[in-house]
Amino acid sequence: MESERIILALAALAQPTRLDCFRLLVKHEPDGLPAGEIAAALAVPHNTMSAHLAVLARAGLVRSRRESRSIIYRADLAVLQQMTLFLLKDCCGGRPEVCAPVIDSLTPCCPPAKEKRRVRSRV
Amino acid sequence: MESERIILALAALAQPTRLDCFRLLVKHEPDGLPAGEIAAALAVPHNTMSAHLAVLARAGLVRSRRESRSIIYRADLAVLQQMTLFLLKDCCGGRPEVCAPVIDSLTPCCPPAKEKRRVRSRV
DNA sequence: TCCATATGTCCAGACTTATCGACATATTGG
DNA sequence: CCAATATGTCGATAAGTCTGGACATATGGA
Repeated sequence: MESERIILALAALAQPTRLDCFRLLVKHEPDGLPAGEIAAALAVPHNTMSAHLAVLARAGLVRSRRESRSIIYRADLAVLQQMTLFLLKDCCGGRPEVCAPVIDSLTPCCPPAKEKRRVRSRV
Repeated sequence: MESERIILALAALAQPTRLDCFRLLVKHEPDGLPAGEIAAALAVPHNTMSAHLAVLARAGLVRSRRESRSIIYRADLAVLQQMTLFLLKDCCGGRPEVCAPVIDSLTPCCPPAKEKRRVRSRV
């Protein structure tokens, strides 16, 4: 079942430290952050942070690469995308009118991203 | 912190029975389902289901109304909307190009969202 | 090689969650 | 009022998660 992966991602984010960690990494998206800086920024012991990072990695929400002595973590938005898509896909089971407002409220979040289609001024 | 509500919703959905339950209720969106039918549909003892429904309700993901002997549950998409918005809002912290693909991939899910309020394709 | 730095792993105790039998509550009909 | 139905609550056990001290591994420099 595909939902197992979704549950893994939901459970990974359903924890304060991990949610903060993920958000922090998203904020540093192109570059990423070394594990030590993440632990310091969130005021969490390094081993605790390490365990949380492992959970996030297992859920596919973050990726890591070694860089000299540090290990740099980056957020991976693909799973988040799948998760959102999964939850909204279900809501669209034949009834687009149900989730249309959700999509609608989401769109103004990234207005300048689209060029082919104009975003209505609904803010 | 607003994230507490988000975590409550994430944790509520991060459990197979509850995720299935929520999806089931979304599928029956306008009408809802009585607790007994939910338990039967998911092959879960009624008291176990009752506990799960309480968790979903506490997270604001479902609402209930009494109808004679039955209690009808309905999915409430508002929290789901806030959750998605919250996760994507963070990803838009100054860099719309990061989450634009996510929004992009979501849009085809509900194409009629282009229309302002005239969604009326009755099934 | 030895040491300092950066991170990961192991483990065990504290805490939280899931499950279901038994009982309680609410509604309807006889 | 009593019985049947529908659902909720309690309590105890089992299972899972969070946390941080102690130890292990990997990298780079002296």
